[in-house]
Amino acid sequence: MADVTLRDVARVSGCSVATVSRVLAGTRPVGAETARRVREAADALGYRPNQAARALRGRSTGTVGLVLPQITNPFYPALVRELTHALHADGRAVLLADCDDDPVAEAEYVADLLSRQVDALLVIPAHEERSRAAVAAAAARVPLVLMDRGCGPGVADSVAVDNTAGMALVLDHLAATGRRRVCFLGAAGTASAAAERRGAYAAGAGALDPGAPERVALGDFSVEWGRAAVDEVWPARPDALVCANDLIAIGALQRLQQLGVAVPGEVAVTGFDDIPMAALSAPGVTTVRQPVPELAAEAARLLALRLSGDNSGPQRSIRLAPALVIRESSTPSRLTPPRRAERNAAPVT
Amino acid sequence: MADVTLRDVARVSGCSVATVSRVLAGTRPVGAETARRVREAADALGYRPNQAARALRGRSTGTVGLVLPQITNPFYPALVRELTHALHADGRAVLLADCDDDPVAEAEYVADLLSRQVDALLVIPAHEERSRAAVAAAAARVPLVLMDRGCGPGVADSVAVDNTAGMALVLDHLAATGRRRVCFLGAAGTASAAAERRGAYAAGAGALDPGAPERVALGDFSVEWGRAAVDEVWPARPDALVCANDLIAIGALQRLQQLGVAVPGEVAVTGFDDIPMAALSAPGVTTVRQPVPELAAEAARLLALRLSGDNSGPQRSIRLAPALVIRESSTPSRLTPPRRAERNAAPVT
DNA sequence: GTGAAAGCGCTAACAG
DNA sequence: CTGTTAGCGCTTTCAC
Repeated sequence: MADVTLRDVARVSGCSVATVSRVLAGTRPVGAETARRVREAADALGYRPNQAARALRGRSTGTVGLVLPQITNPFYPALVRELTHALHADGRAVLLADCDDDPVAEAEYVADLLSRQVDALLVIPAHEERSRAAVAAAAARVPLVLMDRGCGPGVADSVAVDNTAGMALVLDHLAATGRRRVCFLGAAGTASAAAERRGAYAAGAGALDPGAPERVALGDFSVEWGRAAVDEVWPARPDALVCANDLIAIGALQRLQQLGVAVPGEVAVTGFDDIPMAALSAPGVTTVRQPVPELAAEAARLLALRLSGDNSGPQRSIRLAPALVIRESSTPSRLTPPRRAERNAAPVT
Repeated sequence: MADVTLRDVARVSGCSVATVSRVLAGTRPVGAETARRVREAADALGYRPNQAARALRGRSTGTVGLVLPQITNPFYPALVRELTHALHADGRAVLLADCDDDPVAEAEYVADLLSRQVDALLVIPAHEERSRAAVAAAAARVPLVLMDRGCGPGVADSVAVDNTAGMALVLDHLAATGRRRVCFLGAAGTASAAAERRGAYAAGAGALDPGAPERVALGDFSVEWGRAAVDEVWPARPDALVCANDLIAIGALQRLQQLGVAVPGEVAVTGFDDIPMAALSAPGVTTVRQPVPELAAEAARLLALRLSGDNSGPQRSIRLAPALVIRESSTPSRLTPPRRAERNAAPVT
């Protein structure tokens, strides 16, 4: 069963290795009868082309590298799933590297993947500035698409959700449901998700209340910060907490529950991303759902485009519109009672 | 910056490709002065060995395939993280394939990975029986380690948590905290996690109450089933629900809350796995924590052992003991008030 | 201690 | 249409 080569198939089918190669790759026309014999022999022997040899010869491994900051970030598993499926559908295999939020490790992984002759790279940068050099260097060698986060302007093609549009959806929903004293629990730093969501809040919240744009507390994208942030902003007695992601929102809900504050009665809470936990918490978190399958498909499309030769075209930066998912954390139950159907929406095994 | 080969390094350093290869691989003694010059040239040129060529020549790609059923299963991201780190530490790269719980897709991925000359495979089988043929065939070609789930006896080395010991921890804890009318919300089927946890419950629950081993409801490992299962068993008025995993436990908590049942006052709820959500739900779920880093390390060790030649040794089946994590879902708050420290334990970004 | 040369399995000219 | 041949970049005898 092991290691049957082109030569073996050639011997059994009674023709040359070149012919066998042509039949199997479909590169050039081959006599019908010969082709049949070859295919038969290949099948019988259980022939599998050696991809290493093919790669060495053809300068293409059919492999792409996927580098991400933390697979345990609850937003990424779904993205990884869709990306691997999209790439496998194109016949490519995925080399995965988790750099553990460390730009230095990230640079090493990128270099290692390049030495393994990946045809292209998909990178979710660990850091807006400190990932830049390695990413730019890699982008000079192979097609590279950035996802989810940026790392400075003009580095490579990129695909991400439209954070500004997402924030606007949230603010519109809160306005429509009568909330006025909104405040923002966000993340500091220059990462695109942090900065864009923060900026969109600042730009849009004024329409609800002149004081809102200044009611902002900044930490990081964690549950712990969500808990702590509530204590910072609660003295201002807001009627809505707009959180920069779902983890912050879940932390906020926990702290509010401890304080005995009614959600959504006294205060509404919203998140961003729609991670699985957002649907499972009690109350369910109203949030902005990223179009994960479409993000993955766009990234795969860009990669395929670059791989098929169009390497000189203009850099593409694709933003996809997210959708609002309304759950109980923002909607008085007399308006929208918790329904089974809604809670079932969680894409969890 | 692109494509500098051994020959380039040889030319610049003024010696033969053979010598350069020996210096860089450290295969054989080389003159100190020559070695220095070679290393200098390699550095200056930014030489990176072409792994495809190395693979073709040396019959080793330094690559292992990781095949899993569903990366979105909340237990797997942490495992993938630890596995990739452990393998990268050994200088190996990881080809990831998510087969979406489909044994047919799984077989295709395994075949594809083999044709890409992976040195070894790490497989979490999608199905106890239907994964068997493909896994056994692959195990005949390369070292293969099964993780988390089995697929019939005697197929390959395997690493998993000791489900029986975990269930015993839960039952002991419930007994110690005075619960007697326990019942089990489990999963049907022959998958090892389902069968072993079910079996351990049946074997151990009799010590609490003669009727307990029969108070069993079987579905699947989902939140939805957890909700539905409560309605099946609640008429028996249990004082503890032992769930086969955390998702079931979370579903059960949701339904109990809807019914207005006090947890842990009227009924205790326990889970298994300790996924991130278990720490974040309210109340936090008492559960059995799988020793994920150690499981990954053992798998990597087995792989390294087989790869270093010991391919004929006896098959190894490694079981690691889990630990009980006590949270509020099983402990009256007057005994163990919800503490910040405990809730912070969640390994979430 | 070092170099020359033979391939690993495959594809792509180049002949026929 | 098909066969012969020359490598892809590297490791590894085998000579020196």
